[in-house]
Amino acid sequence: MSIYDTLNEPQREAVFHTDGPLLILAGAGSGKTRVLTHRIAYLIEERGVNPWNILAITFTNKAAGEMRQRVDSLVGFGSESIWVSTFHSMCVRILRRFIDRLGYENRFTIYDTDDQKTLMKEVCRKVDIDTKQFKERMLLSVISSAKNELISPEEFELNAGGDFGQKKIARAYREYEAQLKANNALDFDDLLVKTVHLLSTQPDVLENYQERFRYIMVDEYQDTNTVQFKLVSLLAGKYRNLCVVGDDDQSIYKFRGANIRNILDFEKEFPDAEVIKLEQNYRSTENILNAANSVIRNNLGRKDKTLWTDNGEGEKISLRQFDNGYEEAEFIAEDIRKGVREGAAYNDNAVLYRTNAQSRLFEEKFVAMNIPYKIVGGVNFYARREIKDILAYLKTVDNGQDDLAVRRIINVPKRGIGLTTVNRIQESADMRGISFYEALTAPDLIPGVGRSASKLDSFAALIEYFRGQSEKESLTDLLNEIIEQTGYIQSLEGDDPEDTAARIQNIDELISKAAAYEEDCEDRGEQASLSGFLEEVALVADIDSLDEEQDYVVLMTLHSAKGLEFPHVYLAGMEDGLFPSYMTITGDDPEELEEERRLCYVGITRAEKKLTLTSARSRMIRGDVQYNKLSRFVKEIPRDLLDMGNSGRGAFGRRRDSGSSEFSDSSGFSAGSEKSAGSSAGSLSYNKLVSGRQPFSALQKGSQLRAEKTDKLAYQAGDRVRHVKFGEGTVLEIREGGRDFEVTVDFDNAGVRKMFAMFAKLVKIS
DNA sequence: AGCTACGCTTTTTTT
DNA sequence: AAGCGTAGCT
Repeated sequence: MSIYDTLNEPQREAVFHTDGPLLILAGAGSGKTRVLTHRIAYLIEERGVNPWNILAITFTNKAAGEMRQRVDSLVGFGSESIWVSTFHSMCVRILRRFIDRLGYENRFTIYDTDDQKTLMKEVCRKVDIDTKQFKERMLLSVISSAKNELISPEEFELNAGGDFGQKKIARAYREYEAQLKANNALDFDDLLVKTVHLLSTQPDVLENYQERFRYIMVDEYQDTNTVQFKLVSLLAGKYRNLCVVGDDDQSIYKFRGANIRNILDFEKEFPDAEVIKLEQNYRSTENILNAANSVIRNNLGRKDKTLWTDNGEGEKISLRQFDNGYEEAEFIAEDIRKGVREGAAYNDNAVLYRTNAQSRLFEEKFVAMNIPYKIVGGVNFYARREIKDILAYLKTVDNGQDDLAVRRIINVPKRGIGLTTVNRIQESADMRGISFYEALTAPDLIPGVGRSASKLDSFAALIEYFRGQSEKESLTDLLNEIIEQTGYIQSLEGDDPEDTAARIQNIDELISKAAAYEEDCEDRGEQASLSGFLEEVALVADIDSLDEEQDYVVLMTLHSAKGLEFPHVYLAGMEDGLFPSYMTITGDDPEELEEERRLCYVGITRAEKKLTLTSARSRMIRGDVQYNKLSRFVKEIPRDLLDMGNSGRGAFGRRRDSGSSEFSDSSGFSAGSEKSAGSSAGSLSYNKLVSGRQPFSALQKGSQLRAEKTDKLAYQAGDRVRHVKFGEGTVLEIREGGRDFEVTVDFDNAGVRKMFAMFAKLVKIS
């Protein structure tokens, strides 16, 4: 009896095939993570491979953490010396050590999308590009694609030939690279490109890593791009023990350079590669799987796979259509609440959508109905203004070379240093070939600053003071001091009192993240450093913060949902024009529609037990109302797999009456519309939406649902209670919340959980 | 010289 | 619905 007995035949084959190239085609839910973790365990335990020699590359930090944990519990020791990381963090680690060989300083900074855009704006000014004609975003995306294909600015210029536009872009590309270098900064793509560059020009470095990584595994291989492929090929070039896992049906990142060909070309690059297919799905019911299969079948040019399960038929897939997005959100919120009442946990549910903008309606409804939720994605935490401001201070203190960071904060909070002065400093810095910060420390040498000189002096003094402090005190102390000394909070209050509270909260969160980082370093016996923290912060994805232990409904885009699973999945906004998106329908590239279809496939296969599809006939998009038909993807699902609600007609036909009976709790919505321009109570009618726009703020502020709160509970702290799903437990605490009692219960089998009394339906026992 | 109010474009997805 | 750039104001 061994841990490998629990695997099925192909899984075991994949685990035992340790030497030489291996391609695992793993369908959704076919247990690929199990295979990878068992494979690592097998390498260590049975083949005596030193954990030190194993590299596993995952898509997100979260996945990396989970994999390490699971290997840990299988092997029990040594897993900490396995390299489990994302492509990007692996590259950062390598570059921190060796990038000086490429003429960069090892303490480079990493630019996020925002920084890139700011820099590109600069570039366009410099090389005289009209940003009306060539949008920064467009330039950046062209450059990004070039980088992903390992095309240098020089090559790009050659390829441009006589094409005026292309030549202009080439010019921008070259200047952009020069500026990055001048700022000692790398963008996301550079992390990969520079690493490949490093490995292909420095034989000793390559040798070093080839020796170290004798066994390499790559997860989500279908989403790798050309640079990543090159990188992996280089690393595995010597021992050729490369195992990649992927599913061509789940390739959804073409827009950022992912190349399905990497899967197909794998057998070309490694002709002796073994190919193993995992086709048994352990996650979903038959109905869900059949729906997924019948959708994906419409794609041409895919590797043939037949996913099957013996999980049983399961429930039908629910399809519900609504007149507008508000009703859709209301239904989902009500449905989740109903499920929780019947014993489900909030975190059994996930709401998935195509675009981040859709999250708002759900958020409002969930707040109003007191449903705990977590939105993944949207504006990245680290992209928020206040966070970027504070981080810019840290960057400036750490390394004055990052001109963008310095320019960002030189007048935040306001110090009376305006644009003209900033431009003069920059000009002078450019002329003298020094950094912005360096220039501003000697204002007398800059022509024209005259009166601002004293302000610059005091700004430089402030930064120097922080630098002194950063030597002496901890990161968190430094953060607090920066906030204190600059009066940042006060300036927020002056700016927009409306969301000051939220911003302060974010800053507090940043401080606790810094504290966590320091603790982490201490645990590992490393020295906590400012640059270490900045680096960690630069590479976190939103999904990394998702915590399965917490009981909340998760809301996110379909892209973010890849790799996750939930008992009950809601796919919202199943409308042509939204999903598949308008661009792909009208565009003439059938490949793009296929990518959307794969996205749909990913969404469907996230569901374990129950799948609910919803759509709205009209929807507010960027200010005005749009009318959409039911998504073509829904029509690709056989009708006998669908349950279309008690209104029989509807789903495929014309629209139903507005409102719906089974969830006619006219709650939040009517409260909101009463406040709006004289609309009648009750659910918003179809016509109403057409004639006027829905006053968003009124809805938000006026629609707080008054849930009937019981004034007394039948139990108190210390009592034994029973929950439908979690079983028996002891009440730890009862807190009087705004709308309901918040009860904390220590369940014998389900651990400590916080819940609202109204939904928990706890029964006192004994 | 710096700040503020108004009008104009915009994202589909992200490490 | 919100962020950015421009022009006009202090």
